[in-house]
Amino acid sequence: MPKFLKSEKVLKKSDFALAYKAQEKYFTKNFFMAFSGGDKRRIGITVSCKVGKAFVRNRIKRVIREFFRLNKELFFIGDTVITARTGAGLLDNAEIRSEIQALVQKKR
RNA sequence: AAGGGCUUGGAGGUGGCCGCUCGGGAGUAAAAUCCUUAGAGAGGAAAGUCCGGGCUUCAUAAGGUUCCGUAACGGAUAACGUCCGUCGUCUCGCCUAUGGCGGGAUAGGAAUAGUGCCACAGAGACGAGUCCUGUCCAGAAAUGGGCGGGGGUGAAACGAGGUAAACUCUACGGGAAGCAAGAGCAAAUAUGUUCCGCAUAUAAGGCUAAACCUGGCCGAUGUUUGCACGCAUCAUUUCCUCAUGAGGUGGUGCGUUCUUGGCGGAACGGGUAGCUCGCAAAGAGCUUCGCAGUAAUGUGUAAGCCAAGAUGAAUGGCCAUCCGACGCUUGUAAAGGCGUUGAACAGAACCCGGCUUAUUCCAAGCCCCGAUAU
RNA sequence: GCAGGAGUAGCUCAGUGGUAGAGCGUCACGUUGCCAACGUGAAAGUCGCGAGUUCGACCCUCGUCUCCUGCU
Repeated sequence: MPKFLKSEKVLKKSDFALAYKAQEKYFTKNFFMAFSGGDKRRIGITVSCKVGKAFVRNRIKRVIREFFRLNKELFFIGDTVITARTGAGLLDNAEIRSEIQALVQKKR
């Protein structure tokens, strides 16, 4: 039973900035992913208010967190930051999941 | 019945698997982490931030002039720009029609304090004047003046005109900031640069919170070294001059100026930006009933109900089934089968009372309309 | 959480309550062998939206939507 602990989240603003400065970035139509190294497998999610209203943003974050929890082995050790782009609010949950999967597999 | 208006309630149920936050237990210096059979976990608008409060802090918040807000009357309320009632005005419908009844709307003080504005049209827009006409007076006439009447224009035509969501006047009200309030702990860096001030109730500077003035208030509770000068005092056995003391000299203290340091402040620059409390069960709480009131609402030895608390931010995902809705379909019918779907608007962020805006479906009640459908 | 500002032609902006404007751009015509430049002319506006006040609203008032900015 995979858990999702607080230590697996990217929380500090400086860590987010570090990821954005790193060279490894991957794009799909509605998301992009930045990756910076580290000794832990952590994920951070960014959804700006341009994506949608608050309940839309919450849904996107929940779905991505759930996907991370169930598919941890797809992610590499280090800080992964996933940002939703403007169109992401229009997707339903299954579409978000498939697109995130495609995004993560691009890194391989 | 349809239609219109208003009010209230609900927002799928049950079960399974996985997960999140709080709470509980274990663990730890504190965390991390683990367990949790039982417990709690978004809204009517959580939204906009348009009003009003609670709460917290502030150098007490005074007077004046501006400024801002409110505006029929009465009531409710912790308070309000909210709510209730009554009156007035506007508007729609009906009728037994100069009126009555019903629905809807209403920022609804003052135009007899003063100022401004009133395009076009019109003779003329509040100053005055004269387009047509009657009559009187002056004049030879043209014409001029007085008084009265009229059509037309226009929202309004001389009438104490209209306009105050124009200035204004009147009455009443207005301390400010906001949980990023505020309290505690920890961490971090540079006693950095420039400038101003250093005292007996004051400076530099700041506050008095929309602005200005007056007044008031807050603001360092004081000092190291060195040099120079002045004053006081001590020593003079030891150095010098005169001689029972004075001067020089030396020590100590004080004062003044300057330098450095310190303290207070302004601007710039550098660093940190974590944790705990505030803050989570209970109060201006809600419902029912009784009583008071037309009502808003108040009230009670009455009865019952109530437990979210995150902080890169929890409240979720998948499945089954029941229920509801919709579609297709079998069937004469009753009744089935299959599929889709759980809706719209939308996510607590210190807490309440309102307002406004967004919005789907179901349920219940009340009012209006009164046979236009069957 | 608090505070402030903007919305007018495709773009950038003017606009005392009384007929909505300028520059750039667009289109047409002229000029040229053709283009640019130049000249002449034209089109293009629910003044973000909805109410109200007024005889009359881009302008005043209220509500609302969108965008932008600042504050420890």
